[in-house]
Amino acid sequence: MTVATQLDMATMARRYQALSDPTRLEILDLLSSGERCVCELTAATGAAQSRLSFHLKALLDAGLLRARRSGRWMYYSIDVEGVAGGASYLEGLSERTADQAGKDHLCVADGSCCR
Amino acid sequence: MTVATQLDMATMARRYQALSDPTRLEILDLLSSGERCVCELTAATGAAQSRLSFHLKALLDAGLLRARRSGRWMYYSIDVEGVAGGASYLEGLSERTADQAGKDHLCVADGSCCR
DNA sequence: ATGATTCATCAACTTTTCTTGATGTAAAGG
DNA sequence: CCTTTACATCAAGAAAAGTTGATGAATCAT
Repeated sequence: MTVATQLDMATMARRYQALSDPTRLEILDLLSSGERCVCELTAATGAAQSRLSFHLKALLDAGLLRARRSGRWMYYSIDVEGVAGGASYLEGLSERTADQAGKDHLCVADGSCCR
Repeated sequence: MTVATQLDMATMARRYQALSDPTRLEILDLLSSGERCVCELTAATGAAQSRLSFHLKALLDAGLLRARRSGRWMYYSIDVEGVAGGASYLEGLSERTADQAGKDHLCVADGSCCR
């Protein structure tokens, strides 16, 4: 595996880490219909403000959200490229796997293994 | 949000949690070319055996892997449906978001907010 | 039977992540 | 100015996840 691939994996792992929480998936779901300010998200999710801020930062740092300030309000919206990137990584994995289907493997034909 | 959606989010969050580790992404990458036994994965990743077992279980429990025993060996392979499910969730999110592009939002037109 | 191989599981520990409540900060209004 | 509003950040504690080394269980060879 190349260094570039390893970097990719670290990056992608961080992206999926950001997606690994129901509250954050709920935030993304709310934002899929358009950008919202934090106070709207607070009202919609029922989460405490500092908690919401924490999760928004996690999504932002992972490249899944964009933030825009307007006066007192911060508007968050989905970074479509970030989300689509997370999708296509898994799609690629799934397709490469499907291409191998049926080609079953034996560890070593003679029964020995891994040495 | 419906109860069913909440369940989906918890399930998907667990799935992305399983994907949130570089070692596990490396395992999936190795398995994308076909099933492998644990000892092969140990050799390929350089990870300690108990550590690898831990990560394989995480992927298995999340529905991203399949396991098959043959004699002394456990063969792991990618559960294509699981991986594809993770991809399509994000794809759907990305598409719904893109459909909303350009429809910018103001918290409340008169300047008040969230009450 | 005995021993070796392959892998899972466990206990103890470390590290990371999450939550909560408090404080800080910038913008807007009076 | 002073206050309020909207949000970020911080510190402390709780919870979850990851690592390591040891032990256990199943399979196979001799």
